Amino acid sequence: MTAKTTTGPTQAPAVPAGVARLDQQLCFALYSASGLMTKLYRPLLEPLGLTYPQYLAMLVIWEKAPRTVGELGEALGLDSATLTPLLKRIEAGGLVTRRRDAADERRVLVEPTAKGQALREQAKSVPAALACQLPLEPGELKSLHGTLTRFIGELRKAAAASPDGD
Amino acid sequence: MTAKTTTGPTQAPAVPAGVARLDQQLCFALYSASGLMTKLYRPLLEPLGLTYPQYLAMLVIWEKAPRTVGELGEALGLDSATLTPLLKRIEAGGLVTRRRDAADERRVLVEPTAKGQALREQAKSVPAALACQLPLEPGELKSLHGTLTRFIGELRKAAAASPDGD
DNA sequence: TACTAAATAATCGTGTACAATTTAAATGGA
DNA sequence: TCCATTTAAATTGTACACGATTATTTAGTA
Repeated sequence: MTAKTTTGPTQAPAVPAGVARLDQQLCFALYSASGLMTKLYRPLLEPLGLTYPQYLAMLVIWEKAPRTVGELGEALGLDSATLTPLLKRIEAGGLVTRRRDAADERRVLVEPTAKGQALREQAKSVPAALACQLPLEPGELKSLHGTLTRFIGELRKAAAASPDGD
Repeated sequence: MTAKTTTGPTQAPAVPAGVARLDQQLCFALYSASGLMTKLYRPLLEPLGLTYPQYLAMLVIWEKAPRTVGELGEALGLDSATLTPLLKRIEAGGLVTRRRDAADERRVLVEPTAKGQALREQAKSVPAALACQLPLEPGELKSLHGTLTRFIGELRKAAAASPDGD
């Protein structure tokens, strides 16, 4: 059903050939898988008082702090319009502090509080708990992850190359 | 607290071992890849006046109509809280109609208008245009898609089995 | 020094997402 | 027939997500 010319004189079939079926689209597969994974995380993160994007932000902050908003955005692929309110929420929850960098007043430094550090201990059990629920073989997960990582690298290059459709 | 006792006499390494590094997480890879793909679609969909979720909804509607809100939600993995406003927006754009099913007044039937059908022709070029920008070999894409599809099927089962953490 | 350009967050407006609740309609008994 | 139960959408409240703009600060340069 691929090599059809569809330029014949007769009425073209009113067709699945033109618009790809939803379930055949890689993009939709990524979209669905991402949403389902977020749902799997939810019950694990709820006891910690974190949403999934907040958990990702905390992972980056735990890894190295203080970090600027820009650095967090780089690591997470998010911009300040998304991060600023998210960081304000976890600040309101007492997990991080935000302060202007005295050396460069344009920057805002984000750092975990004692409570934020303590949460790290609880959070350690999350990846293992989640892994138990993943339905693929470890080898397959590894392979999937590897392919995705390469894919993401290429997509980022592509996005950087034509951010504007130039 | 799976294998490591962490009660050893020496200071446990202050470590990447506990909290998985962000770039090693499959879940984050899915999250990033999904976001990047949406960005790739944006410039292709903008001329059509559609966002990416709206495009997905139109794909389902083009495939078979009329469809109820519930059927669309099933196909897309979204619930009425997300779909109702989305459908109202594309209705406001003149692409679909929404009406109560006379046979069962609880249901709402969604159907493309003539304008919505016409848009389908323009939309046909989108998948090919996008495919050109994808950075992996066709074989790899196929394999990635296959793995994801299986993964999604299993995740859905898992989500259905314990929607509640029972 | 004064003045432009670049960098950095924050803000604004629109559009998803989802849990929980509400409203309305259909269904299945007593 | 009447009523409890179930089903289907819509609504409410909170939280992302991003394009575009704005405000502030720093850096660069004549």
